[in-house]
Amino acid sequence: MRIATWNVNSLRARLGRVQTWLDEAMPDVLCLQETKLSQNDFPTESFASQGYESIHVGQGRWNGVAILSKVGLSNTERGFGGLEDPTGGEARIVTAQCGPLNVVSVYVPNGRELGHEQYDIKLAWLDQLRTFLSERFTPGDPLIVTGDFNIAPDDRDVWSPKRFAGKTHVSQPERDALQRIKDWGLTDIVRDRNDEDRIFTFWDYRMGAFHRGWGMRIDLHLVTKPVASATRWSLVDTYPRRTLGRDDKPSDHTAVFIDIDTAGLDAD
DNA sequence: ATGGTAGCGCTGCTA
Repeated sequence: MRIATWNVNSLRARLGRVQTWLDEAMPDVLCLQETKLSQNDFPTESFASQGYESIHVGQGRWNGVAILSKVGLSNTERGFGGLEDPTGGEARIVTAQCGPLNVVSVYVPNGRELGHEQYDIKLAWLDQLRTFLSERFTPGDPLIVTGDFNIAPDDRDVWSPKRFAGKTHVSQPERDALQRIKDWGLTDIVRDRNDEDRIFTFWDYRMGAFHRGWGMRIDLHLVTKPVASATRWSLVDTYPRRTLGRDDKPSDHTAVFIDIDTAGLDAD
């Protein structure tokens, strides 16, 4: 079973590219972030024609997350449920059961700047994510929490730690909040299976950052132990970004996927 | 990196 995550930076702008990529990469589950679509504008039928059921939480202009699945879609939940949402209801988390796997697609708040009100909201949101996970799942469940975390877990995960000193995405409180989520029982599986530096998933559109290698690894697959044991292979798919020019309108993020052996997994 | 791009949508915000 292949599970992918991709911050597409507007599904309206990227729909054709996503559809093409689905046919090429053939994920069983795709988690999307930054659809930038309202709830009703999500192209449910067009994904259905490619064999995917879907669940979307959208608010229009910003944010928006979704889960697409070829292997069933049940127990869906939009947002934090009954828990207080530090963002006041932004479309940043959606949950579903896909075949033998529980899936959570997240788009963590950016934070803007250290000390900014949005930075505190980011930290609170991460703690609420941990609470949400602990209320619904156990570390023994087959669970993947995936998406754009807007945190580079380690200095290896930014192109220049020196230049990021004092910035968001690398600050200790953000990394600590991510670590608390991992300490509940999740592994950053792509890092676990790839020890090299610079396996980046995001490059700013500006200043030719992609071609200069100015990237970050902020799109993560966090998996419980049963899923980690079942993971056979992972890939940060830079192929579209390498082969597309500016006129082809690539996303500023790449897709990241893992293949797992589902024998022995049982979401219930 | 301190804003040179992109997206949304029509003015400036967000990333």
